[in-house]
Amino acid sequence: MGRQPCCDKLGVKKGPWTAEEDNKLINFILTNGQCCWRAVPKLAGLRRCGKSCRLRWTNYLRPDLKRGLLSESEEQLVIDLHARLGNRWSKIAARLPGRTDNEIKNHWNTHIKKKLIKRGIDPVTHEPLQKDHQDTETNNHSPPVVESTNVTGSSEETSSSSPHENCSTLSGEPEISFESLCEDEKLLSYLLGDDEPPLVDTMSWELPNINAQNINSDIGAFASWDDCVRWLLDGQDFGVHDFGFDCFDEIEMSALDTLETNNKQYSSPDQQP
DNA sequence: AAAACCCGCAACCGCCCGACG
DNA sequence: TCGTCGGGCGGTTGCGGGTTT
Repeated sequence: MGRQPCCDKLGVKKGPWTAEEDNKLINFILTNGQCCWRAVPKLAGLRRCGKSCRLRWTNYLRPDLKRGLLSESEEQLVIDLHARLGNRWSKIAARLPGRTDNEIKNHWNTHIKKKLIKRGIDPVTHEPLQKDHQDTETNNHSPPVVESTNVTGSSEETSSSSPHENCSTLSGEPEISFESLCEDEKLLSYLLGDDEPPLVDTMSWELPNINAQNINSDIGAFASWDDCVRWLLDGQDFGVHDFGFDCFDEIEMSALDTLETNNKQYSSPDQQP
């Protein structure tokens, strides 16, 4: 007995989403929250697979998403996390508020991989390329010529020689310093754990629950859900941060606060993950 | 100006895993 | 304990836009 398809293939639309479909999906999620994705297409009046709806929402329509290229610091964080976690994009994405696994995966494949290769680093193992040359009896203990990543095996040695020091601060954005996150060994193990709560409470995107003051006042100004949805769709075009709304930064900050809080929790031995 | 090529990203596919009856 | 189901994940594809020839 074969596996049941995730949705009825007949009559299911594929390909790029139209603005109208986005509209319907946003409308539905904002009204009902995220529930059973399989039921979403029917309830929302979409001829789409439930999976497709979930992907569209999580990768594109979610209001807390950052748009645009990853900053230097984000990129560095991705590299470091990849060195530790491998291709576990969702885990990596969980450390970068506002970024999706798909986005990070794409960025990795199209940008970071090339950068690392250019720097002489194997993007898979994070060890120096041309290892054969360096891996001789005489110099295999010498530090690898790595300018940007931690080399596997010495991952705990995030000391002053950490490549994170190379993180650019030119962007002027608040830095998400991986080093700072890894100062505490317990936190590090927590970071590598699989059971931590998500950094961002997805249901907080439901407009009625959004607690950022400035967005509340804006939402309150909408005459109808249609206006609200239109605002959201416009936001997708430009990136919500382009509007100068800081509420999503607040979400990010609260995520980092969560990290710190949990760090303190886990400093108690019996609460380690 | 047009064709060929390249690149980036959105979306799809299929597998895996946990929850639940 | 087993089977089913839904959600999630990672790999891959295909399209559209940009660049080069």
